[in-house]
Formats: sequence, structure tokens, C-alpha cells
Amino acid sequence: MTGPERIEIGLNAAIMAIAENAPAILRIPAGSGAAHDALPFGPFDPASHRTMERGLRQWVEEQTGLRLGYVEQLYTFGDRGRHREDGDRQQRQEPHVVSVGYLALTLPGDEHAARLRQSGASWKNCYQFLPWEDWRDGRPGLIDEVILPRLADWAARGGSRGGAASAASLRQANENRIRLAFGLDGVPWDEERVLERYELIYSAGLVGEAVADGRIGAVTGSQPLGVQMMHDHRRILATALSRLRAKLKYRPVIFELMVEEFTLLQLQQTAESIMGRKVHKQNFRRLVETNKLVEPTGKTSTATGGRPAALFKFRREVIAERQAPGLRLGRG
Amino acid sequence: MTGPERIEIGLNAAIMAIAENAPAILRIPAGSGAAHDALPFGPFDPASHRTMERGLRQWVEEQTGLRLGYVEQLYTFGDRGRHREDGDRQQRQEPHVVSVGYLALTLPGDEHAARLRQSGASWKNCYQFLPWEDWRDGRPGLIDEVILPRLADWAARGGSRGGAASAASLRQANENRIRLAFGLDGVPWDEERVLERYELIYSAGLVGEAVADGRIGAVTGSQPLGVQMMHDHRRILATALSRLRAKLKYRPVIFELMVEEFTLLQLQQTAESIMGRKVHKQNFRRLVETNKLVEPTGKTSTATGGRPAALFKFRREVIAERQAPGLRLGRG
DNA sequence: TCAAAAGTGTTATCCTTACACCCATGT
DNA sequence: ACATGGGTGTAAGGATAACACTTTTGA
Repeated sequence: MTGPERIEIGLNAAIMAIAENAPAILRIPAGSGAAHDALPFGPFDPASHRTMERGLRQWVEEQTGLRLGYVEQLYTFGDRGRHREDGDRQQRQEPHVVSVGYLALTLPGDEHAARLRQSGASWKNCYQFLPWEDWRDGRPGLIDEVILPRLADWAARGGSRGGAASAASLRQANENRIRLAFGLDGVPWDEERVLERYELIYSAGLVGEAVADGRIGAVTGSQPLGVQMMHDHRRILATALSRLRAKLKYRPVIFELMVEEFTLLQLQQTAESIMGRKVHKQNFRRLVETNKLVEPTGKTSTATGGRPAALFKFRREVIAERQAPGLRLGRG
Repeated sequence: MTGPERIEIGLNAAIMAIAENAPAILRIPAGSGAAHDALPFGPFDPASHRTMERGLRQWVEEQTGLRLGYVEQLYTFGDRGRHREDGDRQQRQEPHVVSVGYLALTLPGDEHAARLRQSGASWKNCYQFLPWEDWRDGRPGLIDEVILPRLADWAARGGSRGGAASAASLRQANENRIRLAFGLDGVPWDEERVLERYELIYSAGLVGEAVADGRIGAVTGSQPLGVQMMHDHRRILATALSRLRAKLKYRPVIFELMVEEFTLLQLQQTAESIMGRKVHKQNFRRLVETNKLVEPTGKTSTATGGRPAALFKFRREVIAERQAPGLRLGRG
């Protein structure tokens, strides 16, 4: 017996920006031979960090040169390396790691580009990690061709999930989770359920992380889905995208991702890239207008080919004026 | 130098039920001479708890005899004892505690009553801890008579809050926080902002906890507001009520608080007690009906004096059928 | 002249809010 | 009979969703 196990708190930042008309995540190289992508991260040290958030900001700045603006806490995961690590780790006297995930929003930024490159960090399209989440060009074929068959298979084989239940009711519970998460027979696709979808895919052993965690021997069937990340970082990314998609609808966080001046189409495309689906042009504009989220600067941009567009900027006053509303995006 | 400081993870449960037409929180006696109320809590030990949530359930069962059903994680606070403890604690070699808060919903329950009493735990009206949150009998006088004057005072004196800013802009920022949190000049009261209100009140030094944390010498002016709790437990309670109020609107969590069969008025009163405000009878009923959240059992109850009411029960199928909707409560 | 994107007008539908009123029971 | 709560109908107003169409530039 060695007494209570040591605990370490890992602070992890899912830093998002818009690049090339897609949500991008700031990744650093990590793992043996830098084989994996990881989120910027580091342990919380209460002796030198006054709060966890300050600790996070410090780690990010050290690792990427980026000074964060908007930051919010997402979730705390206590089961990193959900199966595997327990045995190994205890023998090596390594601490148990509890991961606290954060969402940060920023601009892909210009000035930082050099420091970023130097540090080895870089922006990468989120949808490389979660390819089933981008519906802007219609329902991704991957879902019907690969994901759903293999999930159905997994559920039929008995699925997972604890709790006392008969094999039959367990099966049904899992099939229901699939129905709701992926919008089957009549249930609409809900773009906010990013984490639920990732968790199902993980549980079914369709991503590399499930192998690394010792949950399964190897990814069954064809390729593992999406690009793998270190530890539970992809789960944190999924949490971040879930939260961002939800929050966009009731708080004006989108402007954390916009340069000072922008056209309405650019704003719309930013919203679309995050939501992973198209939205209706007129309705989007009316929404932005009636909520008085932006004001015209008077200037126009001839950049994109076509009729020049009026430039707008965020009306920061809305934050003080009201329960700042965000884009309550409708269905289309 | 003693190397990196030790960290402990404290698991804390805000367990809520409805009792006597008010939201009740399960409290245990704690502190020197059991002077304080505390939430059921205990440290996370990864060697014996497979996940943090399991650890939480175990602590709660040990301390109160209650076996939890619905549980969800709220937030992780890294700055318990926000000022005070640092010096003291390091000298005594105590670990730094990071608090993970959970929300649990249950019935005040019948069968557990005996075990509960035996353990010293008991139910207590939430609004004893957060008396400014119950608007069912109109705006509480406390707000205008005590809270707002003292908050205004605090803001005028310079307030708190980090970040680089001039004294004037800091003042304005704090006045704005107050306006938004308490619904001043035109801003509507938002019942979900429980945590923001508590944080302001804490920052202004109007609760006992601020003294215990060494933020201020003593509560200035009159009485401290509400009943104090141990450590940051009242902050966790505020987070729990915020989350519950928000969630009620988009997930059918209210049924976790209802007995099997209930009248529509009972359901409405439960919603009202949690939201801390009255809702419109017809609209409430239509809401429940159009969302098909309940089904009649055929029976009636003559309990409350007046025409007998039809009894209903939760239609559990809605969870499987749709993105289970909750009570999207309107304004009145 | 044509592609590309900007920008406007209008309508049907649904949901929210707010009234006002009738019904059945116990005291 | 009357107080108490149960239960219903309906109409105004606003937000949403879905149409189709005109305008202005660059290539």
C-alpha cells in the first residue's frame, strides 16, 4: 500500500479561430516522436498559478506564444486513459491526471504567426479530427457508409455502458443513443451534440484513442475515424465544439472570432463554419439586424469579386445594454 | 522550497429536492462545533473510485444514506479559500483543494428519512442561503433595501476585479455587472444569473464567506446576507440553482423532482419554486400538453380542497422520441 | 455579357402572451 | 352560497421559415 494516489490536474486549452473558412484548432506536436497532435496543456501548480485559468494562460503563452483573450471552462474529466493507464501508471508511480478542459477563442492572427511557427504549434481544421461534423456540403457520406453500420454492429454485439440492465434493454438503450445523436428516423440532426457523437464513436472503438486507452485491441473494420489526438484531447475538442455551437445562439461570442471590420457574408460564413451547416441568408441578416448586433462602418469591401459589400463592426454596447443575445440561428 | 504543492480534489454534491413547496438542499453539519452547513463532500481517490462521479455517489451514500439518481457535473473551482488559506495552509502542509461541484436531483423521500436524520443530514430551503432569489411573492425587499445600496457603495469605492483598467472604467464595469445581474434600468431580471449575483455579493464582502476567506475584515454595514456555508459550498449551490433553472427550460429534468403521479398544479408549483417566480397557468398547461410531456393516469386527487384534479405522470417515451424538450417557460 | 455576390420585399405559419370565462368539489 | 382550485377558448402580436427577385461590381 502506498497511501492515497497522487493527483495532478492537467489544464488543456481548445483554442479556436477561423482559418480558410473553417474552424481551426491550435495544435502542438506531442507524443513519441511528435506522432500525435495535442492541445496546448500543462499541470496546474497552485504555488505559482493564482487560479487555474491563469495557469492555463501561462502554459499556452509558453508553448505557443499566444496571449489568450476569451477563455471559458468546459468540463473536468477524471477518467483520462479510461482503461489502460491504471496498471502501468501505478507501477511507475505516476500521478493520476484529471483533465480540465477550456475553450478559448481568438483570431488566427497575423502578428503571432512567426512565434507560432517557431514553437511548432499550428492551426488545423477542426473537421480533420471530427469529419462527421461538417454538413455544409450536405450530409457527409462517412456517416451512412461507415459510422452508422459500425455503430449498429457495436450495439448489436452488446454495446457498452455500465448499470444494471438486461442485454436486451442495454442494446435498446444504445440504439436509442445512436438514434438521438445521429438523427435517425425522424429525429433531426442536432449540431450541438458533438460530444455525444464522439463518445459513441469512442465507445464503439472506432477511433485510435480507444486502442491507446486499452479499451479494445485494435480498431475493427476499416480505418479509424478522423485524426487522432493525444490522451483525451479529442474529447476536449468535441466538448469545445459542442459548447461553442450552443453558445453562438445565445451570446455574441462569434465576434471574438471576427476581425474588426467584416461583411455580413463573412459573418454568416463564420457562423456556418462553426455550426457545420448552411443558414438562410435573409433570415441571418434580419437576425443580425433586429438584434442590433452590428453597425455599418460606412466603408465597403470589393474583395470577394462581385458587388462590393458594406463593412460592419460589432456593436460592443449590446453587451452592456441587454442580456447580450448571440445569433439565435433558426433551422435554415 | 518544497516542490510542487500537493493537490486534492474535493467532490461536492448539491442535492436538490422539493419540500414544502420550495427547493430544498441536502445539508450536513460541519465546521468547528458543526457551526456551519455544508454540502455532502469528500476527496476523490482514483485508487478506489473508478470515476469522480462514482466517488461522489459513494461519499453521499456514506454521509447521508442517500443513493443518488440523476447527477451532473457543474464546474470546477480552483480557488477555494480565495485569499486566506494560502499562507496558513502551506505552513501546515495541507494540500490545495480544487472543488468539483455536482448537481443531483432526487425526491425528499420517505424511506430515507430515518437514515437521513440519523446521519445528521437534513433538507433546508435553498432560499435561506440565497434569499434574494425567491420572487414568487414579488421582488424581495432585501434587494432594494440592502443589496443594491451596498453593492453601489462597493462599486463606488472601486470594486474589485483584476485586469488592467483605469479606476473609472473599472467602476463602470462593476456598475454594469450589477445592472445586468440584478436587472436595473430596463434590463429584465434573469432568474438564471444566480451565480453572477452571488459572485457580486461575495466580491462586495456582503456574505460571511468573504470574511472567512480573508478577503475583508468583517462584513460591513448590517447583517451578512443569507445563511453561510462551509468553504465555497454556497458558490456551488448558486451554480447548481443557475444550472437547474436554465436546464428546466430545455430538458425534462423537472420530473426527477416529482413523485410518480402528480396534478398539473403540483407540477407548475414545482417549476415556480425552482424558477423563483410565478408562471402563467394556461400557458404552462399548454406547454406541457403540446410537448406531450405527461399523460393522464385516469385517476383524480381531491387532496387540495377545490375541484378534484386529474393525475398525470411523466411520459418517459419523450426521452427516446425527441431531443427531450423540457419546459420552455415564457415570461408569465 | 455573365458570373458572383450584395441586398430587398413579402407571405404563411407557428409560438408566445394575455385575456375572460365556465366547472366541480368541500365547507 | 361561496371559496378554492381545475380546466377551456380564443384572439392579438411577434418571431421564424421560406419564397423570389433586383442591384452592382469584376472579369
